[in-house]
Amino acid sequence: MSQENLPKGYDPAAIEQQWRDHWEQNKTFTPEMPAKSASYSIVIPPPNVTGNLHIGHALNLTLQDILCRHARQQGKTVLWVPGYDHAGIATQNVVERRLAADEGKSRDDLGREAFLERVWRWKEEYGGNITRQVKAMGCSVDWTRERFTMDEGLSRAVRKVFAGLYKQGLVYKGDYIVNWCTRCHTALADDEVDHVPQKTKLWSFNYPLEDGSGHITIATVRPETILGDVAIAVHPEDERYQHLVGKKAILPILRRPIPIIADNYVDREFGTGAVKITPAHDLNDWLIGEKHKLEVVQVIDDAGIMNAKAGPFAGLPKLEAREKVAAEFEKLGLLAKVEDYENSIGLCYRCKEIIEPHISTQWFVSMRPLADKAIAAVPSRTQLFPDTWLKTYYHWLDTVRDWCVSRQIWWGHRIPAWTCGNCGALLVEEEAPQQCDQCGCAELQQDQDVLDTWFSSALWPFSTLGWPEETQDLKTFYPTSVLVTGFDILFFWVARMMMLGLQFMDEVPFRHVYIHALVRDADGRKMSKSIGNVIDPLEMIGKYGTDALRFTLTAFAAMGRDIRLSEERIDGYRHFVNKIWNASRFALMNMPADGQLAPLDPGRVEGIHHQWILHRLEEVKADTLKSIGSYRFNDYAQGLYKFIWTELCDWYLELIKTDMQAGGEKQTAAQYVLWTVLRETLVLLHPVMPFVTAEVWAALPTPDGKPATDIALEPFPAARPACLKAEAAAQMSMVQEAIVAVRTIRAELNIAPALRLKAIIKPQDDAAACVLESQRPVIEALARLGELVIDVRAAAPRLAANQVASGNEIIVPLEGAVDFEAEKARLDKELVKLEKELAMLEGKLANPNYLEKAPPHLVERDRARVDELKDAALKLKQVRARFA
RNA sequence: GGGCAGUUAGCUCAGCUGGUAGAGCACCGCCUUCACACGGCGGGGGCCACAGGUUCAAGUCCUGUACUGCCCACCA
Repeated sequence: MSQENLPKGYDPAAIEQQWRDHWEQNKTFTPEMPAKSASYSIVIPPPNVTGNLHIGHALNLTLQDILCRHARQQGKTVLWVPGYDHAGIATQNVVERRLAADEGKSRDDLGREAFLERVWRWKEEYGGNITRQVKAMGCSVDWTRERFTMDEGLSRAVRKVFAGLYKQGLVYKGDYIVNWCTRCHTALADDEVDHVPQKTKLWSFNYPLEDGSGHITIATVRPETILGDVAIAVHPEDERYQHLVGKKAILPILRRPIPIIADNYVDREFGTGAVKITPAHDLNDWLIGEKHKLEVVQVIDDAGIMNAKAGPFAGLPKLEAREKVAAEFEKLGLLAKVEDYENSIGLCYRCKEIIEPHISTQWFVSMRPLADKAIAAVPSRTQLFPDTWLKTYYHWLDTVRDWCVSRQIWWGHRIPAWTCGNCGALLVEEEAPQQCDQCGCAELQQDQDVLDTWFSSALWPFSTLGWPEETQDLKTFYPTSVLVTGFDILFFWVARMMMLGLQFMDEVPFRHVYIHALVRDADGRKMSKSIGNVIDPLEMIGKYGTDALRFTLTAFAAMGRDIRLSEERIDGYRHFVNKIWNASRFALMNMPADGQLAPLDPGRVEGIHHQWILHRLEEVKADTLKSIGSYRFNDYAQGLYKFIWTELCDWYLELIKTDMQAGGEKQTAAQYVLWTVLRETLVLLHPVMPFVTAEVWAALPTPDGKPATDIALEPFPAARPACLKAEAAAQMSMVQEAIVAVRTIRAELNIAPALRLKAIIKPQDDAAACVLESQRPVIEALARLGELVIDVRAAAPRLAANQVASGNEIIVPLEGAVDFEAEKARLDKELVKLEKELAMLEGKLANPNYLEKAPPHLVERDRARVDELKDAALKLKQVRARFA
């Protein structure tokens, strides 16, 4: 881009693509190794390979990118590792559905090998999708280190960890009642089950007692499981039933005698206080069954169909059986009552099928020892931001149950366990064993199951850095600096990374965890395809540009609070991008024609407007460091927004227009200061708005006249203490107030903006007069004056509009057809305002306790303000009197 | 049932260690002023959910109440 032909409106599309390509081709974000400076690293939360980028990713990626680009500016050796996740069930479902739709085949028709080949093929074809979307966001990841949870290195890490845990005694195989998805045909972890409320019925049935002495009534929402009942439980201290404990009841329909047992799990208040026990189909019943050594009778198979043990109902889907069993009870006259009832039901988080508790043999990871380590490491070694999540984190780890890690699907890391076909020995090894270590035979059969997707994700912070090899990356970048993630996967992922990182690296996986909000729609609802309120980041990028999207998300990313996003907001911040663009155009138009700036020491520049903006720049630099350093992203974005729009553009650019026209030294000084401020501001803004800043940066003259550098490699601007000039800043704001006073008078009295007014400023003292005088051309230009008198002894004309600003009296003589009534009203309004504040302050100062106990400087400040207000009020009253 | 947030201008939200409130959008008026109408200038608008308490002083700290949202939990 050359500086002559910057177009008037900013057009993101072409410019962004150019920079994406530039950064990727130049490997700009591949860190130099071995690292010559402190390291800073982040691993990307790997998006699903099947996935599309949603707005939550966009937020997540933007915040990480800000941190990485900022760390680079601070001279750190930065690595941001990109990658994606194989997403076991999700991906398998996608490919299965496609297979069914295109060829009418199931995965079983193909067989394991052929099906997996299809999944890989699918992944090659569509896996790049998510990568392209990450690239669109402008993420400064190192593409040369892109990883996939199923690639060879990571797969090896998975096997090594699994075998390692086994050898440490932390992995075991056992029968357990698990959450079973009858559609995905696999076990699910507790976390993978969504609970939703449902309206159903609560049936109460009578079970006759074996000795014919009556019946006992139980309540259930699942009559079909009655066929698997093995006991009835009551509370041990429940007088109603104590005499029945030890007796037997007859399970109707199947006419099986079942014992009545006592267990304090039973809630006496609920229903009849007697509960049927079906260990095969309910978690609690399973636990009670274990305790009381009850038989397990499974009546529903792994597809959700009643099996042979269900007697007359065999072959029916469970929901049909439910109705039929209830009807049968009614026919037998054993239905006590039916009520409407609401409870919650578990759904598969992938396919939304109802979860069926199901007994099967699964692999488990013992969580207790791992969880204890993860608890101990927080917050001393890993800090959470915001720390309101601490309790949640601890609570989950305190109550965590063993992790069921086996899944009965095909796509994923196959469990590295082998059973000997000869002696039945179980071998768990990192690499496939050649022969049984017990009997030496070679008939080894590998376990059919694969591991939970989250198992490989749990290793992500070290597996992506090359573990188990002792790579330079691992040494340099582990532990990572920060993990940026949404709270929705705090348990799924963060806690498990903590556990396995500590177990295998002896070190936490990250020093900080920044937990960001959820992005919701404008009405606070979760975005979902079914509601149709999804904001697609790619569509937004196309419409408004990536910088606008990123800035919007950042500006609303207040810690610990959800973001309500609407398209109008993104559009709003697009205006800001355009504003920056146009301010930059102005700057470029005003740079010296040859691009050679006369060097200047910013600390010694004359002119309070320059001193003021340089002073503010220093403050903004410090604020930026503080905001990003403490993860206050909204402060970071909004601080820059305010500085750029209201200070740099609305004031400073206007202030220097007279300098630019004046030529000579005034012009060269203005050029240099503008150039300095704009350049440094661009660097501050770059982490959140990489594209527009890169483009403008490249167009600006360079200090040495050489071709422009890449702003992505530019260090954070060093502090310039010599530019901190609070006094100049205060003087400047006095001048601004004088200008605003004239403008207010003009607007409120409906004086045409084009009319060159006469104004008289009566400064409060000689010092003020001197400052105002030095800014005469600026005041005349910005207040649009034809004539300006600055005089401490000035006498106001009889009829004049009047305003007091910073102790200076601003007088606009009213001539011609000016609305005197409007001026009177304006003065009254002004007076009311003054007197209100005065009353408040005087009340405060009348309080002896305040005078005695408040810090003296505050009392002083209030007294000074009272004097100022009194003075202003007096002046206004005098003017007001003339109108009366 | 337990836990955690939130309740500030019409809307969406800032307000960190206490000194009687800010932004963006929306709204009203004026303006095609030579970077920008994706703009400029000016303006209106809030007893900071409610009730107590601590304090010279509370949106800001403490207690309680009421709603809203989220997370966790085995009540059949």
